[in-house]
Amino acid sequence: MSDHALPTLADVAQKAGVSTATVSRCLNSPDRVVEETRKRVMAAVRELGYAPNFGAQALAAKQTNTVGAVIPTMENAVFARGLQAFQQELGRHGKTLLVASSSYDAALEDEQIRALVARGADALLLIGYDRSRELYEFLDKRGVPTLVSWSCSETEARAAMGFDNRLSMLRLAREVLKLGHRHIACLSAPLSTNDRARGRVQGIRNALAEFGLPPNTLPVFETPYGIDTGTAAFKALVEKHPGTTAIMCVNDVLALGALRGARERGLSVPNDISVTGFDDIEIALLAEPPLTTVHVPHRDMGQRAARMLLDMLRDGTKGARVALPTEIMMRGSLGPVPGAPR
Amino acid sequence: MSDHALPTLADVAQKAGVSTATVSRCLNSPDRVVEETRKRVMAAVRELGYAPNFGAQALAAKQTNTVGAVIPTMENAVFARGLQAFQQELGRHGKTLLVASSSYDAALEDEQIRALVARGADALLLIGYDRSRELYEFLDKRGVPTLVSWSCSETEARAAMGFDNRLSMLRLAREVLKLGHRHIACLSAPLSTNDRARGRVQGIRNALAEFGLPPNTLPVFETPYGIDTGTAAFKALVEKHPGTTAIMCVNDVLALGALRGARERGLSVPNDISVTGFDDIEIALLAEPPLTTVHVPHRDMGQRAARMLLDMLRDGTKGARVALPTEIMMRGSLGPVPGAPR
DNA sequence: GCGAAAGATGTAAGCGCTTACACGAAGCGA
DNA sequence: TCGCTTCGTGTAAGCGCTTACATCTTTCGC
Repeated sequence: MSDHALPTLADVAQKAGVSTATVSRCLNSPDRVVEETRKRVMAAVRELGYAPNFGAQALAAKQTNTVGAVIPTMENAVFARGLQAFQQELGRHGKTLLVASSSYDAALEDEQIRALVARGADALLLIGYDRSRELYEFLDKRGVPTLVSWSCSETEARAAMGFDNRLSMLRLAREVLKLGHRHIACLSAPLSTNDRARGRVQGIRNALAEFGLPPNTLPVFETPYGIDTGTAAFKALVEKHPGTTAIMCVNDVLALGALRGARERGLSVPNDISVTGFDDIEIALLAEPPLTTVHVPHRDMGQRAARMLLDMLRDGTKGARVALPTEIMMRGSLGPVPGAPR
Repeated sequence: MSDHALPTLADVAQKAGVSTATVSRCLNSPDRVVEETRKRVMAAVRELGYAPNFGAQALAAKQTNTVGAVIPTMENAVFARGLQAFQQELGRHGKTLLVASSSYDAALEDEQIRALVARGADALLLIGYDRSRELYEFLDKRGVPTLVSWSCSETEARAAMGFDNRLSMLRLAREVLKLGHRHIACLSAPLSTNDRARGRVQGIRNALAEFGLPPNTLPVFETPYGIDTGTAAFKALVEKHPGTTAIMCVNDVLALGALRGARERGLSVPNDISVTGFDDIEIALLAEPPLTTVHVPHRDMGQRAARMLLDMLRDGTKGARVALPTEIMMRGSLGPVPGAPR
C-alpha cells in the first residue's frame, strides 16, 4: 500500500496543460471538448492512473449514480435471479447496484433501507409493500424514488413492478381443488410483515370459496423461512390435521422442506399427500417428485424494474403499477386426491 | 418527493445555537461534548430530521465506512451464507457492505472490483486468488486493504481467510478410492480463472497418485456453473467414459446436475454410479440420494474474514493467512464400487 | 469584411462535512 | 494567589469535484 496521495483532477489538469473544468468535461461529456484537447487529457489521465474521488463527485454533482435494493434474503435464488437482471440493466445505464438483505426481519429492513439512503442511494428497489409509515415518510421526505417489486396492489398508490400474489395462488388452488382435494392446508411464511404471503394465502381462501368451501377453516401454519423449518412445520401440520390431502406452501423453499418432511414421515408424494410451492426456483424441477408451483418471471421483473426506476430517476415521474403474468407449473408433486376414481 | 433542500449541519448548528464543529463532534465522538450541549444538539437533529450527506462526509473524512465484496454469483447459497455472516460482523462495527457479482466472468469481476473502489470502498473481500496482475497493482496503488477468501495458498503472500481446496478434495477422494472406485472422473467448473476448482482437481490427482494410479488419466469435464450444465456434462461424460463408477464434482450445484443426469439416464446412484460434491449447500442434504460432499465453514469464514479485514483497516496491518478446517460429509450419493464384495 | 452566433476553454464559487488550531474558562498544586 | 494543565467550544481551512458564467476564438451570413 503506497501512501503517496492519489492523483486529483488538478494533477491531471496541470499535466495536460488545461483547467480542471476541461478535465471534468472530458470525463463527463466528452463531446463538449475538442478532440485534440481530449486526447491530451485522456493521456494524462491514463498516465497518472487517475480515478475520480467518489465523495467529491457525489458532493458536487448531488447524485451518486447508485441504486439500492433490499431483499429478504440472498439465500433464495429467486431474489438473486431478479437482482442479477436488475443489476445488468442498471449497469447498462452507468448505475451501480447496492444490495442489502434483511433476513426477513422488519426492523433490520428498516435499518438497511436507511443505511442505503445514508450511503447516497439515488433510488431504491424494495420487495413487497409492508413497512412502517415512518419509513415511507422518510423516503418521501428525502425524495428518493422507490419502486416496489414482487407485489402489485390496486389499493397502493406507490410505483410497483410485480405480480398479483393472490390471483396467482388462486389459480394454483383451483387446480388443486379440481383434482378433488377438499382437505387443504397451507404452510406459510410469517404473515404479519409479508404482504406477498398474505396475498397468497388469501388466494387459497378465495379458491375455497369458489368451490363452496368455508374459507376460514383453512389451516395455516406459519414458520420462518428455511428448508428445515418447512420440514418441521410439515410434520406438525400432518400431526394436527391427519386428514390433509394437499399442502400448499407459499414458497418453494418451504415446499422443499415439506417434501423432505413427507419423505421422513414415510408419506409418498403425491400418492399420500400433494405438495405445491411458489416461485419456481431451479431446484423445484430437480426435487423428487418435481414440484408443482407458480412460475414468477424473476428476470423479466428485474429488468423492467430497473427500466422503470431509471425513468423515474431521469424524468422525476412517479412510476406506474405493473402486474406481470405468472404461470402455473404442473408437475409431479401434485396429484389427484388419494382414493379418487381414476 | 418534496423538493425543499435537506437540512445540513449548519442548519442544526444554528438551531442548537452552537457551531458546526460541535454538531459534528456530537455525532462522531459524543464524549468530547458536554452533556447539556449534546442534548440540545441531538434535539435539533431529531427535530430537523437531519442525516449527514454521504458525499461530504466521505470527502472530508477520507473514508466511507464501506467494505466491498465481489462474489462469483448470488445464485449459490454458499456465497450468500458467507456474505451474510460477513455483513453482520461488519454491521456490528458500523461498516456497510457493498456486494457485486461477477457471474464467474473474469473481465466482469475486474470491472466490478474497480467499480467498488470507485464507489469508495475502504476495503475489499474477494473470492479466490485468480485475477490479473494489473488489478492487484491497481489495488495496491490505491491502498485498498484486500482479503482473499475461499482459498488459502502457502505460495501467495496476500492475506487470506479460506481453506485448503486441494487438501479437502484429496481427503474426499481418498474415501472414494477406499470404496474401491478406480474409474473416477471429474466434473469441474472452468479451470482457467478459478484456482479453487484447480486446487480441488489437483486434490483428486494427488489421491490417485497415493493409490498408485496415474493421475493424468483423470478425465476432467469443464462446464460453466449451473444445474443444467451439470446435467449435460454428466451425460457427455458417461457417454465418453462408460466405465466410470464415480464422478467427483467440484461443487454441489454441478453435483446436483449430475444427479439429475443420472436419473434421466436411468442410472441409480450410488448403485450404478457414485456422485460427490463440494460446499455442502443446504439442498445437498435434500437431494435424492443425499449428496456426499465437503462441508465448508461458510459462516465462520465470513465472520472471521470480516474481523480480519476490520483489523487490517484499523491497524493498517497486512493481515494473516488462515486456513479453516473443512469436513467430509459422507452421505448416500457415494457407495462402494458396483459389483464389489460386500 | 463586419457583426453576431456558436464553440472551446478558463475562472471560481460552492457542495456539506471534518478537524487542526485557537481561545477562554475552570480546576489544580504549590 | 499564580501559572499550568485540562476541557469545551468556536474558527476557518480545506477535502476534490461540478458547473454557471466569463472570456476568447472561430465560423458564417450577407
